[in-house]
Amino acid sequence: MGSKATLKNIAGILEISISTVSRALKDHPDIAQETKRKVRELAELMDYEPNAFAVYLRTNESKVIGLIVPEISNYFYHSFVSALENEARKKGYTLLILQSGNDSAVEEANLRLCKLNRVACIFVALCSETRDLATFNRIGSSGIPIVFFDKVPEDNNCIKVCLADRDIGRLAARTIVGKGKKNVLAMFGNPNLSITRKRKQGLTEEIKKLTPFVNVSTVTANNSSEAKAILIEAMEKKEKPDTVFCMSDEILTGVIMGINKLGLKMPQDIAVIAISNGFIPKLTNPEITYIETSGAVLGKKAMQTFTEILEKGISKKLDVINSKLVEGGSI
Amino acid sequence: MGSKATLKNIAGILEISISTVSRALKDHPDIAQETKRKVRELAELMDYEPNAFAVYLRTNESKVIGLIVPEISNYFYHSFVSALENEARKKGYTLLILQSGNDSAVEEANLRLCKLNRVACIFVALCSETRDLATFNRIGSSGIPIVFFDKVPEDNNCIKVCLADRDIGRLAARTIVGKGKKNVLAMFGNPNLSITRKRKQGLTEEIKKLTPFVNVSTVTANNSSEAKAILIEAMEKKEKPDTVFCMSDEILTGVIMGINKLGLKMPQDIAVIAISNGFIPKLTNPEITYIETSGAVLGKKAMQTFTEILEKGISKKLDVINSKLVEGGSI
DNA sequence: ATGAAAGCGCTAACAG
DNA sequence: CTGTTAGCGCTTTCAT
Repeated sequence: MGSKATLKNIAGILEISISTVSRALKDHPDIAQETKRKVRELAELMDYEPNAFAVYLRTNESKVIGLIVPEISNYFYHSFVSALENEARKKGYTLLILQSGNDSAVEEANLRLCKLNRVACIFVALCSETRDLATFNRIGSSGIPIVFFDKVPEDNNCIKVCLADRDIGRLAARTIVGKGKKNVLAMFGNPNLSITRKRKQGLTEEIKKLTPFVNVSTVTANNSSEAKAILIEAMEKKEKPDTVFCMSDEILTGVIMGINKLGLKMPQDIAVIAISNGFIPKLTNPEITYIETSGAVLGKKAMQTFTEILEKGISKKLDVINSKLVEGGSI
Repeated sequence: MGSKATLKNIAGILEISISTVSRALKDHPDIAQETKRKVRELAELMDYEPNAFAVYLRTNESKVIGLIVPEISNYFYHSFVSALENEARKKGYTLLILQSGNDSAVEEANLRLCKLNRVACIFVALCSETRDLATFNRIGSSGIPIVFFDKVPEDNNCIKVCLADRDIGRLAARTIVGKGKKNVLAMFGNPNLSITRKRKQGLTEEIKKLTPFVNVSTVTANNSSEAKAILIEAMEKKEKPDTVFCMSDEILTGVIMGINKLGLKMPQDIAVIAISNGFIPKLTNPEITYIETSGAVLGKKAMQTFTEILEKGISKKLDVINSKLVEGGSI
């Protein structure tokens, strides 16, 4: 109670100088043990916490990391965030989490906010619709390092941490062909994203390479309900698919709803294979076979990259994480 | 490029005083149009952004709101966060999102962090294991308002925004009795939380009130896999339940996995009713009947409460949100 | 071993 | 209409 806990106040009460208090609290070797003890005791008593803003203003180094994602309620981002937060906490950083809700305008506002808060670094997973990277470049060149992850730009002149998307597509292809499937409906998200293009390329090219007898038709589903509708429509045709490939959890949820609506059995009526973080696949019967994309691993890697930037000052880098197949009974 | 954009710099280039620049940028009526124009142009050109930390240091008012939740990857919290963020953004606030991972120690560290960052307000959903509210009280009395939501303390001497948990329990009870069920396995989360106690009370008392012929056995499941195990074990007994009640999405996912594992059909083999935000219930066949708890509504309410605190300076308040039944085909 | 003083970037009261 | 000044809380150099 009473006056708030500041160095000045502590100094006033103890009748010593502000700098002595500051140094005592930092365990500076110059300060006498006795003084340190007194200062620390009073600081404790007064519940002293340094004013982060004043510290920043002085040191020009904020301990906040900006994180911009389209949507956090996504198991992939969630595990990414958890991992990143853990690593960040260890190093004394706080996460400023911002969601763009897949709106470029909001994304830009978030970027401004990061700049305004002079964050130490910004981690970004792009919105699907973002095409213009000008703002990112401007901020990047203004001194705040930007690390793109998952949904990264094509441009190689930046720092990226991402999954081996092409390999993931290939792994899916090999699984599908290995199970003797013939007619694949492959659902992808926003075609603007490199992540989409790479997964699609990996899948289609590998299948073509392995065998000429498997037919793949690729479609775009922008969200869960579109995926559901597309599946239902496809299953009503004569030439219906024997397998559905889902490039994300969002699409997978739509597909599950569609399958339930039609009362289909996996894998007899329709086989399913997805790229997922592993939570949704466990909810069906049989469980969905998926290629695991670990947000946790990516998050750790991203923080490592940030550390490297700090230490070595790189401005261009590409880190790639591998994935593995987890078998359920859906294919 | 070159020197960074500060008021001082702009003033230097234009050869006017810092305060004139500051006022021009704020569109202060005292300043000449011509001057304003010049200042604004240069500021634009230099990509000027005020230093948020300096502003805070001066005004003693940070535009950051702290948000502490056990886990954000929870559809309930997610929709809460989204709503809160939207409202906050409108008022120029940023969200500092912190997760406690159901660990009281981390929760306390997060609290400290909020204080360190001198946030304008802290929104908290308690960890299950948190028993000691001393730190909260200390911070609350240090001037930062704390608004508890969802997982709130029993104590009435604080600000709480929560669901009508007892009514939710009663609604579930009426639904179960209405469907003619006789033997209910009711699964609840951490018994320390008032949210758990109230839902349990509402359910059991209402059933007892309605009819003496329905048997309810309540159990505690601390997480998804415990819920799964409990269900499987219960279904192997002679006196097996005809209905499962799940007090949360986490428990519900475990129950779904258990049902799938045993190959049971809803509602014939087992009826299911849950309290949920509505995402998971849509993934099964038939869809799960649930009582909807809207995080979005709660989030909006929470922000309103904060506004009231700012304007009227209340320190004690209870807001309650109602819920409704959404029928799937699981009961 | 301790203190005095400057300054981070900004705002606002006061003075022309 | 514009400038001067003090100060938010802290770190750090330079004296002593």
